[in-house]
Amino acid sequence: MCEWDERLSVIEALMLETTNENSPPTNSHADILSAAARCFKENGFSATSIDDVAHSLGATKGRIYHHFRSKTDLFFAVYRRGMEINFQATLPQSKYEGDTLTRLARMGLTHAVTMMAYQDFQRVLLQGVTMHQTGSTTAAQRVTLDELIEIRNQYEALFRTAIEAVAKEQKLVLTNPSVVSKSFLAVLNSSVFWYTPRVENDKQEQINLARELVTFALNGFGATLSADADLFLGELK
Amino acid sequence: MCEWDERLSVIEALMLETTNENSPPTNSHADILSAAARCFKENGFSATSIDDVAHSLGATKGRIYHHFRSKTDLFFAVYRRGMEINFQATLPQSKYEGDTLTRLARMGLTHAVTMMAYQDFQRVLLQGVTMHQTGSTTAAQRVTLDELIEIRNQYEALFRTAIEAVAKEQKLVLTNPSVVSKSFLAVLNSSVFWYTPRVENDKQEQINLARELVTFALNGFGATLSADADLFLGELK
DNA sequence: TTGACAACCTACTCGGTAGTATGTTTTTTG
DNA sequence: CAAAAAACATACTACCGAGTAGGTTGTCAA
Repeated sequence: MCEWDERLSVIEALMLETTNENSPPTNSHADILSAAARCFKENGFSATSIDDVAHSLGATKGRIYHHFRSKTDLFFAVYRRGMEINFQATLPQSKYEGDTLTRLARMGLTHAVTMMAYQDFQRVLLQGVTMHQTGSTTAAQRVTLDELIEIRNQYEALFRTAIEAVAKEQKLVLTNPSVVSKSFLAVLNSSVFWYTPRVENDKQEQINLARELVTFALNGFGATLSADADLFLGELK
Repeated sequence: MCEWDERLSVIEALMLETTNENSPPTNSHADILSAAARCFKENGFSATSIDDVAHSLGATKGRIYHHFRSKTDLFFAVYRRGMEINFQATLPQSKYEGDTLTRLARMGLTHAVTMMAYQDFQRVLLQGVTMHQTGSTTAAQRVTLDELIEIRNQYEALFRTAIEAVAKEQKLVLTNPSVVSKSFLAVLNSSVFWYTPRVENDKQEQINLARELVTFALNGFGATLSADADLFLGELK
């Protein structure tokens, strides 16, 4: 039994993960998450067996069930980790103190690059969304899933807020802010469906694509990529 | 055994489906497809059992295995049907003889509405795409799946062609036409992730949403919804 | 040195499910 | 109307995979 439940806000949990060094409940835990993410990405949740995950680690079931109560719990943990990755990347940009347009662009660029750099986890996030729309196991787990989706909604709200700030500043009329932010993220997220890295982690290619996606997404509601935002591309390494 | 393989082009197969009345190999066949689409949508491919589908029809396995060789075959048939629906809706608009912008807008609006009206099948199409990115059963079935994805690519090409025609006519520079068309469709397709009809088949609501999505998608690469295209909204019933 | 506990592995159970083999009923056809 | 074929249903098999129970190995603290 190694459960270290904490009922923190998303952001607090994130910061704890980032800064604190008490975090690793052994890194075997993290290894399992990565392996599981890879398996779930490749075969989907229900087509992935615990034995698959164990085998990809050169281990057996026992190792996994020692850390996670059930297959569903493992999936949720991967989902949570995926959201942590996203928050960790984007949250700092959402606090950028400058014009609203640059702030949004920085968020979008960061998010888009993260999408491509952590495909395994991002695909799991997608599966979580569709799983939420459907019937997903027991009532107890449904509560957990609702909580996870709520985290995702908070993440999306980050973008919606930033978009509305831009719209206000630039006097743009958003007939339907909800649809606009959904569309905005749909564009940035679309890479999971068609992007696979040519070589192992081609950072520059990802940055170029991110720029094009963000340009499209900004144009979508009448904004354009600022020069400042373009400078930010250099910072993305 | 009732297989009526025909190696026709997508369009020919579609037209045959549309116009010809020899089509129904009994409509029990179509009933199974609908039920399967509903089940696959609700639980995903591998979490759906053949018994589930049969039960939702008030029947048993026998009925399904009489029409389909395997569960995978059934899935592929649903996928194919989904693509037929899309082609049947959009293909006529792609032949619209008018300015290129209105043509693209008509295609987009039709596609967006179809997405919302046939959610079951559209979700299966999504699953097919992700299934294609991963390992999907035997080599024999992989051939079939490749073929199905090829049909999907043809469908996307319809939009890409229309987009490039607009760009050419309006002297817009598309830095990366492929990414633009991917983004364009990503916006129109996004509704599967968040739209569920309030009341049974609220046509007007779907039309309104479609209009907003198409507006966003057009703006994405520098175009705008034409007045002619807006008139077309009336034709969508 | 010895307990105690974490971190696994092994070997099992057992429910669910794809697929099949074989009936039974209805429809079509000659 | 008879025979054949289509359109199902029933009753299996065989296997896979989630979860468990209990054993084994290492580590660390007193």
